[in-house]
Amino acid sequence: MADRPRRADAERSIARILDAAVDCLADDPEASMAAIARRAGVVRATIYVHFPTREALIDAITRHAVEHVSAVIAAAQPGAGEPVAALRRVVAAAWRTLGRYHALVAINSRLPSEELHGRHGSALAALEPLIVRGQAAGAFRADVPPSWHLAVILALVHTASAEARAGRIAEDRVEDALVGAVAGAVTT
Amino acid sequence: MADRPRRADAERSIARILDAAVDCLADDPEASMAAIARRAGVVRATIYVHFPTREALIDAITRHAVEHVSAVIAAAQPGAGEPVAALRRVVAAAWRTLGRYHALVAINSRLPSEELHGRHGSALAALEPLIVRGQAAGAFRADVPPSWHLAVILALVHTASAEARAGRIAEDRVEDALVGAVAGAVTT
DNA sequence: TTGATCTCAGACACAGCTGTCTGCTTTACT
DNA sequence: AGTAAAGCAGACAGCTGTGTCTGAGATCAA
Repeated sequence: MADRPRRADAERSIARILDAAVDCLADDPEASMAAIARRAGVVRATIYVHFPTREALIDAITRHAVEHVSAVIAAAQPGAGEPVAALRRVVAAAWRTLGRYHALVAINSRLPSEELHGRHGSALAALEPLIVRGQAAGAFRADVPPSWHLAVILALVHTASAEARAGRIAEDRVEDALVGAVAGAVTT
Repeated sequence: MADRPRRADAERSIARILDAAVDCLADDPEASMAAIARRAGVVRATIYVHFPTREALIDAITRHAVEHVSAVIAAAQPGAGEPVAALRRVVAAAWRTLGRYHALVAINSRLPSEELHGRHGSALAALEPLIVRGQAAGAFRADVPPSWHLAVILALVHTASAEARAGRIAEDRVEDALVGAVAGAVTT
């Protein structure tokens, strides 16, 4: 990442490009490099200076997003306290952050499949111990694999993001609705 | 649809094209007309004989799918019996059918937004009375709009489809997992 | 069997996107 | 103030996909 020293304006450009890419791809997973460049206020060639291919760019934002979300999850201490309470706390904490990266899943989910599931896995992996713990404690359904619960949680977060984005649910109700749905879907 | 009388082989071609389109787009929402033609065992030009544009084709399969699913939902009698039991019954009935059309949502969800939500709406509309009924009876959460519950149900069905497709959950466990998750997510 | 309908095979123009390259100007570091 | 790094503008080739068209052959229907 920090290979060689970059000039300040280069650093700035990269940041703007990454930001624009996340925003553009949230609207349309097929957004072109031209569209991304336009939103970043940069010329298309500039993107190619920093990212050799489109794939490399998507790679970079995916990596960045996963790190970000993983950190947020870890900060919410999934290992502390009673499982259901911990789950509610962690989901609530992750919700706003994850919403921003909503589209990345759509992009990546149509890749060689497992290769990318591994990446999001690294974010979900931060959550898995909590799921296992909850199943062992009898708080979460144990007749399904942990991956099922993780998929359900991810799907519900995305649903919350989409519904809020579409204005079909009040902003101040989303977190409650999401946390409640997750808790209900996962518990026995 | 049945504008003018078509020859039997034309009817056959159309059916094969629609089938192939659903299958192809399930694998990749961006599947090309060439890919669809190939799977249909038909030459690309033949598709254009029956469907003027790619959009018209997607339109046709979407319409077809929505009708199909709506019929299945209606056949499961969402109006009969206790809300939670009715929901379990309806979701179980719709699950296999809906799974096949999994990808159509992905395609359509990136359209002018509300225009398409209206289409799936027509399938979900068959479900809405049940949701409202359950909320009034105190069985379902009433602090969120019915559209929230509908979105959650749709998302969970898609999750089930994806997890089953990826082999992360046993085929004979999916229905149970889905129905349980839906019931838990929606009830108070 | 005959005529209308349909499919096939293959070409075509057109558009959009990707990735590369050029020369020129602006901006940051020391 | 001078040098190196970065951005801009605009062009380019190559590929892929869409939609159209043709002419020849196969298939259905009356």
